[in-house]
Amino acid sequence: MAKETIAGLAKRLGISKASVSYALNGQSGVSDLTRRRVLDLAEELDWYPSSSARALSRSRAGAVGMVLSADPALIGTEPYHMGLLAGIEAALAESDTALMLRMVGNDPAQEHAVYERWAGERKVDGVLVFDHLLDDPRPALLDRLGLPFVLHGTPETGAPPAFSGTTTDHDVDAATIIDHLHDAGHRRIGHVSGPHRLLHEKERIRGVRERAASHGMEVVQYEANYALQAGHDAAVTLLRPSETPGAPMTAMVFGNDLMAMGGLLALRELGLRCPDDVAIISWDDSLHCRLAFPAVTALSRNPGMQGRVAAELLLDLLDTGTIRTTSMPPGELVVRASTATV
Amino acid sequence: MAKETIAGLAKRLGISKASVSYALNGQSGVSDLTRRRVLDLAEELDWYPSSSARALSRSRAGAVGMVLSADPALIGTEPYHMGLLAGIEAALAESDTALMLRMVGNDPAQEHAVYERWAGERKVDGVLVFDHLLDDPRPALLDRLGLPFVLHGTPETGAPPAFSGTTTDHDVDAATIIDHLHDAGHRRIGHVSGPHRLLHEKERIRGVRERAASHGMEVVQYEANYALQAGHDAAVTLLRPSETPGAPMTAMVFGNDLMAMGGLLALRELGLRCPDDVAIISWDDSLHCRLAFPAVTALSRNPGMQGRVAAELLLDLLDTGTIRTTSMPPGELVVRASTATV
DNA sequence: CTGAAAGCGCTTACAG
DNA sequence: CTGAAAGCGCTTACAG
Repeated sequence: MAKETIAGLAKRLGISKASVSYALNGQSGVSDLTRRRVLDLAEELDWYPSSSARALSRSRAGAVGMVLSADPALIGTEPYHMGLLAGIEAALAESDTALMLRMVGNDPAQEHAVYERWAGERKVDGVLVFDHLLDDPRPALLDRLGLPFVLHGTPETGAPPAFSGTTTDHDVDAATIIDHLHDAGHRRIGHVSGPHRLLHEKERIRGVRERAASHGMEVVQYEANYALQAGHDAAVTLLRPSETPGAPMTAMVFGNDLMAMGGLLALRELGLRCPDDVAIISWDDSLHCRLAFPAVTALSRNPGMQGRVAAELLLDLLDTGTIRTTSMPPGELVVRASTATV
Repeated sequence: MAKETIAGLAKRLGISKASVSYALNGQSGVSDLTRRRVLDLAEELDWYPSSSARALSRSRAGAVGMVLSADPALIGTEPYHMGLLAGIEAALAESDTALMLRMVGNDPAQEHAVYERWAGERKVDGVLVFDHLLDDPRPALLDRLGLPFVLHGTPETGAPPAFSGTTTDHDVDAATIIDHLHDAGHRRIGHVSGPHRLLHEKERIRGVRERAASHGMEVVQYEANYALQAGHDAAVTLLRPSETPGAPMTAMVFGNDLMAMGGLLALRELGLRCPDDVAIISWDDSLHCRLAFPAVTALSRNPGMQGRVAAELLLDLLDTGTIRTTSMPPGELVVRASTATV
């Protein structure tokens, strides 16, 4: 059986290609009867219009892109990004939009190169971008390329947004975490963040510092990179007695689940008990936190929902050109054994 | 700046579109000088040929598809599939082939519908398919749709293969696991497998049974579904004294890492110690196994490499039409505390 | 080695 | 409401 085309259907039905096209796309210009006959025949033949022909004539790829940049060895260990991906995919599937996925290393140049390529080839109609950086070059790059985008995790400014994105109130999340530790009696804590070039880490750090100060708590900041090993090393460094003159540190906040796991391993090595000697809390929840021993208290941020919202912003931008910003609900603290009061 | 096209480049250079096309695609039919001028101009303008125009005229989408079917709630918790995905993506990127990703629930009909759609729209040139089922309907479906595919994890038959795929010798893997447990002194063990409708589980079960028999060991089989809870329930069931008349079961083999984690949780609830009372071993390695307490002995199968090989088989099939089968190297046992001899 | 032309399979003004 | 025709931006025989 040769591949059917719209011309073939038209011939079979004795009508023009235009009528078939109008009927398929739900546009006016065909009688109800004709439309029915077209749809019935397409159904019967299991026929769908060619996506590339459609893309070419519509100047629309029908796909959006997402590049996941991470250490290749770590890919798949980051539950937060996988949750995002699942949410994004679900929203896109509902709108018949395909998802083009690329994974690159941590080098920003690779990510930029993918955008240039996609824009040049008109392979995708828009992209989803993650983790707003300080002086992030990507918005300007994407504007220059004419590639619509949504930036997941962008700062809330008073002004009307320059591009679409999702925002999170990190002060609220920081308060949730710090208040919980304060209530449990902690007065001197460590905060192991992700890289400071990430805007949201800057905001979290400020939120933690200010909330802690309001309680009269002391915070030691430590910059790390979200890897398990980094969390481990941070804990070893911060908990070495020589590093903490004065009162001992009794709790540690980790910027993600993997670092929290690393911190937990470090405690074991150091012969410290959790939560008795040091309590641990993670800024991301995941199965790792649930399965750890002791299970780790974590801020649950619902990545699936966040991905869905980001995807919907992008679809809306592509359909209507509307630039807007949606704020994410605050995270919910899942209290587990790692911060139990003794 | 209006979007450049191949006609624009031709005009600027005072040559025909055909020459530009030949030059870009590395085909003969242009002088070296002309080719250079074309490539230089494209580079200077940051210009790439339109993927949809190319797809239409070549009748090739330049993309392959992959549908991940899993419980939406579990997506992202399955490290094995994420590792596969990373390996696949790496191989495809090297061949300038895009990856179209879809996630659907566990209902096979949804997966089939995606294939029908992709084939009808000629949206992808081929697909990667996972987990060969008993009486798997997918090979016949894909053949009917004319959609080339590679089936990752297909049985090794003596005959020339009917389709491309990767094979694994589950007998060897089973022997690795069983020998390890035998060496550690276990004589009566539980084997918690994934669903029996998966061909590779059938093969693993047979492999375990036969190897254990050769050592005079006793095996109790239990069918589960790869979820954490299922592993938990399996352990509770198998370790309840009433279930194991006679000698107690001293070790359990779990079909994946999540079930092994569930098993570990169950042991804690039952007041049993690991490895002292019951040893645990997982057929997949992952960060979960490494972080568990005690850390769980696991068979490492290198999913990234497997994904890469599967993708290369598909690319080869698309380029040359070669149907072939590659066998995966046996897994390597990573021995950890969960099977330490006391 | 180069150019003019047809073709890939749709969509969409434009006449009727 | 319907049909003939141009156009989307490439690729590829076919002449020269």
